[in-house]
Amino acid sequence: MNLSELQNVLREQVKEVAKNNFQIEIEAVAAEVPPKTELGDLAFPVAFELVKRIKQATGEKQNPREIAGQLKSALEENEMVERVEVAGAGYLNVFFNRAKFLGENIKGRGARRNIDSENMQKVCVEHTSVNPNKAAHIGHVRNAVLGDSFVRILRASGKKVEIQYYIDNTGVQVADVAIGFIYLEKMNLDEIIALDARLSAEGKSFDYFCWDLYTKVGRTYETDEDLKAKRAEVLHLVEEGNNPTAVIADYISTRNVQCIVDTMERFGIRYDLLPRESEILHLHFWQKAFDEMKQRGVIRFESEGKNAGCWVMPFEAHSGNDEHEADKILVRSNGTVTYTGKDIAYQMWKLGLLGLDFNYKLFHKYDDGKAIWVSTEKSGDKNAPEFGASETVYNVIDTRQSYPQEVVKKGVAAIFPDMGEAASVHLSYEMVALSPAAAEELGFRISDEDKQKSFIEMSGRKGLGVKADDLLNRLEENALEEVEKRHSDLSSEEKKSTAHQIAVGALRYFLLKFTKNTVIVFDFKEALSFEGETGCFCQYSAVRANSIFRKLEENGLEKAFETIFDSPSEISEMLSNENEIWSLITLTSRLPEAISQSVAATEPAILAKYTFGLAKAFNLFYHNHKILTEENRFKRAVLIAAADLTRKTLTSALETLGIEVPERM
RNA sequence: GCUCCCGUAGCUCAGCUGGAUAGAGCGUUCGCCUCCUAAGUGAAAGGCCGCAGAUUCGAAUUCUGCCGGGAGCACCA
Repeated sequence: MNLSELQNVLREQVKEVAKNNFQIEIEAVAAEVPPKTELGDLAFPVAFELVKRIKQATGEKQNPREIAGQLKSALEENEMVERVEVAGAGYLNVFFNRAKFLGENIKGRGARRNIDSENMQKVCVEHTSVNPNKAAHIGHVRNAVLGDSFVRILRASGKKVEIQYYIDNTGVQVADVAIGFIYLEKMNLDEIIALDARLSAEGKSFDYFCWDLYTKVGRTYETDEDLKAKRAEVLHLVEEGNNPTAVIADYISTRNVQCIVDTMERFGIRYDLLPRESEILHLHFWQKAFDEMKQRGVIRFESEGKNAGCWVMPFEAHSGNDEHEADKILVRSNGTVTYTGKDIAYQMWKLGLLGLDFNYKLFHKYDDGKAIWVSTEKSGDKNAPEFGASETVYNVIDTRQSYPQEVVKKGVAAIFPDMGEAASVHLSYEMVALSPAAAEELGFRISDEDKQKSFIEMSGRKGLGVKADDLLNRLEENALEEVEKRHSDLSSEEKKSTAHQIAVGALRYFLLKFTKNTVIVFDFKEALSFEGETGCFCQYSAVRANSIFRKLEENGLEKAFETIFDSPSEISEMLSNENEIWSLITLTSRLPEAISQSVAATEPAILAKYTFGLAKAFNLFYHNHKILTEENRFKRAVLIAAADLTRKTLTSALETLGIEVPERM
């Protein structure tokens, strides 16, 4: 029996006693963790609730402590429960039988539930969404790390997950870089390809070149009206396809996606499918969605008013005088579809509601053979797996897109009331901004006005941002320096891979410790730190825990387990005086709870905080107890078991955050 | 103007569907390596939880109003 099962059993018992003794039905019995181990392992504030309900029913005011006292004995019947105390104003505090609980945890350890992958429902997480016209910056990495960690969290909670990175390969951003190549660099496709080859020969990357070119185009637009005038024309050509400009744009976007996928792979972030906007257009996804909407009568054609000539989706305005104020235009008066319209069609496809599919071809194979597929207009690969048709779709998109996302969600739900709004989840998060100091450190001149601000938004257009690869390189260099200092005996390959694991851990944890709707004001010192609340701290705890087992004699772990199972009374007595060891053991049992809370709140930071807390608790334990030299055999067994539970739990929690545990560090 | 988010220690942030003495990291000061890795660890100092009201046994948490900061409200993409 694990913690959550035990918790549920006790909840039911509380519910039943409340019903029998007081004729009160409590739908959801709240359970909480007492603030200190001394106060118990689980607390039910149920007496307060009962007092309230009794007062409502009879007008009598009861004492919560007395009520709690009447519930106490029923819970004590459970064999996992050592005793129950009434504490504070009327808390019902449950103390577990420590030896039994430890035994159950050891047994349950490593026992993975057999998951029936055939019948598992599939969910989709779409993240990253970097425009394929430049290198990814740290803000994009926040998106991808949030998305990727959430994927891992969903998988840990038993879901099958499909990961998509939507490629806007026909938008203005790609068109702008195409304009840069064609009109500023005066290059044709062959020359671009040659440049690309030259760059990689020099160890430079195409996405970095595009980063600078994109900035240059943006700057030139400010003074060169002629160039700016090319935009509409180029964009149109790119959207249309089958022309030399579109071929150049396709080369640009494909190469940038390759670079971005490589960058993300360094962070341990992978994808299953890259659906591209060009296919949404050319395979007429919109037309199909449009027909469906017309048929179902959820959109209407406006013949007069300010939206005359447009197809709109009616929305209730939050308030206000004009009832059409919030209507969302999906088709413009010139007949073209808006971004929101395309998004609704794509969302319909993700949920299996469109009745059309992409064709697929192989895009890339990771080192271990795992494939990324990409959508294609032409006949696809017959061996491609099935994509789309997910039960729930999580879109990881920054909070500024909340309104359009709301429109997509409500729009799809309006077309398919059966599916409902719950199927579309906007996993929204705040941006990563730069402190004025960080922007200056990057070599940007900051206006006096901006200097007054607490943060400056990053801008791909201005080229203002910390590039993902640059930051990771810097972290790896710093980590390598530390590894050299500590473990000069390791081979250079081992040192490098350790430094890489530490660097990734540092950055992922840094991005995950903030809750989603907190603006991260990027600060180099903080992001580059390996001390305090960092990924490195968590990794270090796990590494130290593992090193105990390298030195433990063979069979040491098994012997410890035997001792625990064979001598429950001695173990219980010993543990009853060891609150600190005991609290570490109970903390390890709460990982599934942290994961399900993260899912419910779509908030990976909850798991990150849990992981840090566990690492901290282990460090305290490690500091206060000498495991290998402990002479009391019962205590030694418990110390070994606790350390083992911790390293397993910590490793698993970190893996769910996308952070590896190095061999040594 | 309307909508959403934020305001908690010097700084950066946690604080779950209301609960026990409001926490962490950084920074500051003073300690701890004969001992499983000091990327560690102990202690001290540091708080009208933006302000005012309401709800109740109980509010940092819920509601209302206000103040301050940010973002979003296009036939752009």
